Amino acid sequence: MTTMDKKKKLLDAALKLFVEYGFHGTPTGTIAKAAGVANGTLFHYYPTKDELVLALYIDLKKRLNNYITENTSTETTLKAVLKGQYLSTLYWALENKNEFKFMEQFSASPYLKLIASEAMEKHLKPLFALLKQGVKDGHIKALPIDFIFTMITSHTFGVHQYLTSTKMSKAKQHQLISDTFELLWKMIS
Amino acid sequence: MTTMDKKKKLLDAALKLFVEYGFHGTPTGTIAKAAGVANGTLFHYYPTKDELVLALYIDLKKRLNNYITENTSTETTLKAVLKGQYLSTLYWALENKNEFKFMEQFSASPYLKLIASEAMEKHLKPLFALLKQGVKDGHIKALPIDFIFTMITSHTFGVHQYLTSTKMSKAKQHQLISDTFELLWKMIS
DNA sequence: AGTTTTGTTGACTGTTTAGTCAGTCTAGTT
DNA sequence: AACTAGACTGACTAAACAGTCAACAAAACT
Repeated sequence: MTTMDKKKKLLDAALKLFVEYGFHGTPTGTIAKAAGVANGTLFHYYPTKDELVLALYIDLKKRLNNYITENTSTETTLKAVLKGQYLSTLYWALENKNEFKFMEQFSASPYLKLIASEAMEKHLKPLFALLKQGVKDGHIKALPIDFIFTMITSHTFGVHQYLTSTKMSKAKQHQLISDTFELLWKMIS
Repeated sequence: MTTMDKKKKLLDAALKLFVEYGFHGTPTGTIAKAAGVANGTLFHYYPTKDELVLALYIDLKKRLNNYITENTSTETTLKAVLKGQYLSTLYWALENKNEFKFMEQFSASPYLKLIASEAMEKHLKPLFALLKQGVKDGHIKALPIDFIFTMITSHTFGVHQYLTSTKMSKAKQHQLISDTFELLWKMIS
C-alpha cells in the first residue's frame, strides 16, 4: 500500500465515522482500525486529531471544487453559469452523500473558525467575482455579495437534505434540482 | 437556589460551552463548574450527558415555539401568518444568538436522530397544516409540504447566519428580515 | 419533634482517549 | 552490500472523562 493509499484510507474511514458518530464521538483508534493501519500511522500523517478533521474538510472542498470546474462548460449568460455550478454541486452531493453531509456538519460546527480564512476565500473568489458582475449588470438584485452567497449555500444544503430524506427516482431528483434552481434564481434576480 | 434555578443554570452553562467547543468538546465537569453546582448534581438531573444535550435542545425548541405563538396575532391571510412566524423566529434568533446557533449545530449533527419523531412532529403540525391549506388554495406552489418546510428552515438559518456575521443597525436588520421574507414568499408562492 | 424524602455534594473509579516512542521494515542511493 | 531516510508499527502512558456513591443538608410530611 502506498502513502497516498493510507492517507486516503484514513480520510475515508474518518468521514464515515464522523458522519455517524460526530467528530468527538469518534476515537482516533477507531479511525485507524477502520482504515486498516496502525494507531501510530494516523499520527504520522496527521499530528493531531484536529488536523485530521481540517484536512478532511479541505480535501472534500477541493474535490467538490474540482468536480464543479470539470463539469461546467463555458456558458455565456450569468444565469447559465450559475445554474451549471448549482447543478454540479447537487449532482456531486447526490453521489457523495456522506461527504456533503460532513461538510454541512462541519460548517455548522465550531471547527469552521479554525480554517484559515484565506484558504476559504481562495475557493470562493471566482464565484464572488461572478456575482459581483451580475449585480453590476443588473441581472441580480442589488444585495451584498456575501448575503447572496449565504442564500445560495443554505438553499443548496436545504435541497440536499430534502433529496436525501425522500425516496425518488433519479429523473425526479434531477427535475427537482433543476426546478429549485429556478426558484433560487427567481429569488435573487 | 431552587431546583429550577439549578436546572436552568446547567442548561445555560451547557449552551454557552457547547456553542463554543461543541458537544463532545465540553466535559460534564466544566459544565457543572460553570453552572456553579457540584459534579454529581448534573447527573442528578440529567442521568447521562446525552440526556442533557437532548433536554437542552427540547427546551430551546419549546422556548422558540412559545415566543412565536405569543408574538403572532391572529392574521387573516396565509402570507401574513407565515410572515408573522418568520419574523418572530428571526427576532427571537437575534435576541438569542447562542440558542439559535446551538439549534442549527444540533440539527446538522447525528444527535438529531435521537429525538423521538413524535415530539418533533408535534411542534410542526400546525405549520404543516397551514402549508397544506396554502397549497390546496393555490397560494403556494404545488410542492411536497416537507420540501417547502425544508426550504423555509434552511432559508431562515441562512439569513440568521448572515445577520450574525455582519454588523448592521437594528433597523437595517429588521428591514433585511422583512425583505428576505418577501424573497422567500416569492419563491414558494 | 421525629421521620422520610428529596436535593446536593465532591472525592473517587474504571475506562477511554489522544498522543508518544523505541524500534522494525522497506525502498532508494552510493 | 552498506547506508540512509522515511514509512510504519503497536504497546504504552499520562491525562481526561463520564458516571458512581456514601455521606450530609434541607425540606416536607406525620
